[in-house]
Amino acid sequence: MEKQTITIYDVAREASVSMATVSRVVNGNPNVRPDTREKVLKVIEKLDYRPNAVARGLASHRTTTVGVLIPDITNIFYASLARGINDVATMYKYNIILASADEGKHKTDAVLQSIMAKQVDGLIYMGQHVDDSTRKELDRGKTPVVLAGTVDPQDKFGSVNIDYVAAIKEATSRLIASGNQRIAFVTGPLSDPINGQFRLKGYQEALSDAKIAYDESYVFETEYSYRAGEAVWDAVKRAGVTAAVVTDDELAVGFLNGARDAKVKIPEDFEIITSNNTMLTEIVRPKLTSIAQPLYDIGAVAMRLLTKMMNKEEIDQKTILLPHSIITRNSTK
Amino acid sequence: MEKQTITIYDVAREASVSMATVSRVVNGNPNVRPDTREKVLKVIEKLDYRPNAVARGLASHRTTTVGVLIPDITNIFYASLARGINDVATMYKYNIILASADEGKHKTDAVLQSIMAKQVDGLIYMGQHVDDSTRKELDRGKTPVVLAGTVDPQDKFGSVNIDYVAAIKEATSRLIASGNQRIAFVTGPLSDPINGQFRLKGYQEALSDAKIAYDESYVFETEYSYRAGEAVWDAVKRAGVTAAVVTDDELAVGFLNGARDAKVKIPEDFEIITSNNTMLTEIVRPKLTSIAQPLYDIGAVAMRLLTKMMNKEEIDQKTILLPHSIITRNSTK
DNA sequence: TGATATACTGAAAACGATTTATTTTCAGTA
DNA sequence: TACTGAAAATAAATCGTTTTCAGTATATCA
Repeated sequence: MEKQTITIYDVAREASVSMATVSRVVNGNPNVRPDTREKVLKVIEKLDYRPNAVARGLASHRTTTVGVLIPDITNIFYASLARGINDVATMYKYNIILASADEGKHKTDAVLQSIMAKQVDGLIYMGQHVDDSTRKELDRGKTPVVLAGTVDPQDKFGSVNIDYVAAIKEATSRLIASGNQRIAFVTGPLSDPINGQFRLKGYQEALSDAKIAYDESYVFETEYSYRAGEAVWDAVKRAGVTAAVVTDDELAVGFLNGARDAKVKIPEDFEIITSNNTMLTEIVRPKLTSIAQPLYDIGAVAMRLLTKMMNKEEIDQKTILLPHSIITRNSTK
Repeated sequence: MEKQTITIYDVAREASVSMATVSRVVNGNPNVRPDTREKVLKVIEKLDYRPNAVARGLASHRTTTVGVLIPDITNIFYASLARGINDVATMYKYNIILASADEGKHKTDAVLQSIMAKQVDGLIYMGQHVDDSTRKELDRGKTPVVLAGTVDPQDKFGSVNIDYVAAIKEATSRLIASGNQRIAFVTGPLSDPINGQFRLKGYQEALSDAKIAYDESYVFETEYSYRAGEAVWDAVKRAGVTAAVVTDDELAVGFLNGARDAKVKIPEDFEIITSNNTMLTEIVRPKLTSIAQPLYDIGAVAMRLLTKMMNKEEIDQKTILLPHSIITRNSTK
């Protein structure tokens, strides 16, 4: 009494055609006479036949599945990228195998391997810096890879980002323009090239342009979280700065609340600019001035680029920079 | 010069054993002599053999993959559940095929079908009410399904929730206890049984216990979003209530900010209790008093339940209620 | 020592599709 | 009426595993 699964063979038999013909109908191959197509479709409907994607994947070497590596799904920044990725993937009929890699280095490799074993047609990689073992894993097949909101200094993969140097430079310059001489740079791990190479550079360039000496003790390296932001406030304040550029919204919000809970007036006594323009910047009071990154689009464009690579289409630009801007709200004068 | 893929056959030949033996080694089947196992493992290592999960899935009828349907990945509530799901899934070596179903009804069906076509071993369903066509789709196979943070009145699937009636009743009672007689109930679609049947009931019971007449005009049905919260404030205020129970944090935060931007003092002039105790409740000022749901655990327990169902283990309880509480913060007196 | 049980191993048949190489069909032309 | 070539259809190989079943080696016991 087991519910019998209907295979392409059943359809073929019932429609008195070969499996190949059924396969053509299912895949929209034009080399089928309209009346045979009709006949086959009728049988498919009648038997409620559903092609088995696993068998299909084995036979065709295409799974119509892409892997997505995300550091932390509850971080709105990454979740926003994921939304863009998801929408475009759905549009192009790909399914997403999602893997969260928040559990430290070792896990990342294992998780990546399990995804590759599933024969994904492509991979989107977000977040952490691509280290050697990861790179090795990514290199072994010919699976196309696109980094979203992530840079690889070796520039081997496709990638979609904003110009971090310019963005942070503008933000810093704005704080300088409103009279701040001592500005903190509060960021995540400097081991990530986005922070350590690009953003830091933007920060330094802005100072340099304004003839302000770079002071390493104004750089605060912590992690991307609300708690970390609350926690780092004291140290920043003690350093004697009057403003801060923060590179993550959760971090910035924690930082802001740390300041406010310490009765510091924002922006009168202290100015803050954050980096991702997520919903959080609008939720807190005062609302946070922020660099605006097109989060959804970064994800969407990354996925679109990946589809091109998977189709082996000609790619004109595999390293894409999307435009950014600065949205002024109430955490700056 | 194509990079040749190494198959189980290559390993077998190189190790002078049969494919069956290699398969046994790979799958940890104990019926292999230690020295043969050793020999095979050596060859696997040498050739850097990686089993093809697709072929495996076809042959074994198990894909070690579960589908996860999420309404909106950028909503922290669902993202938190997803985190719990992900962690347990990883622990049990399952990969997750994630599908976001925010694009309205029609899409949900298509997406669900594409997931089922991938032969997932199980499915976690979050969010929207399970409607007829969805139910039909879920019924056609014998794929186990668990609802997380979602109830099905027909109680056909596994599910993990809190006791919504009790939780909202407690919250409402607390507002009554602090002197409020006219309390708004601000919620998402009442078509979702969680809102329409359970939460509403809890609200009504609390009123009834306090001998307060239920007034339908105090019930505000909107959607789960920050904007919706901001927008609904005016209407709620006009209704002349002095407190509100809100059933989603983003909604509550928008509502709170709507109130504050209108210069209403919280909690002195208006009290608010929200429902999900996400990070948002701590981020805003004043911090929001909230029903605390064990979000991560709801996801984790749901996934754990699903693993049991997939293993055909005996299930003692397929409808699980996790404990809740109320965290008092500063949006209530 | 022989019989019997038990532990290993291997050959080959699935699994459910796609794809390749052939064959058949069917207008259209000579 | 015979022939041709494109279009349509088929048979069979293939994808990379697991699994079944049968067979062989090894161990155990009397």
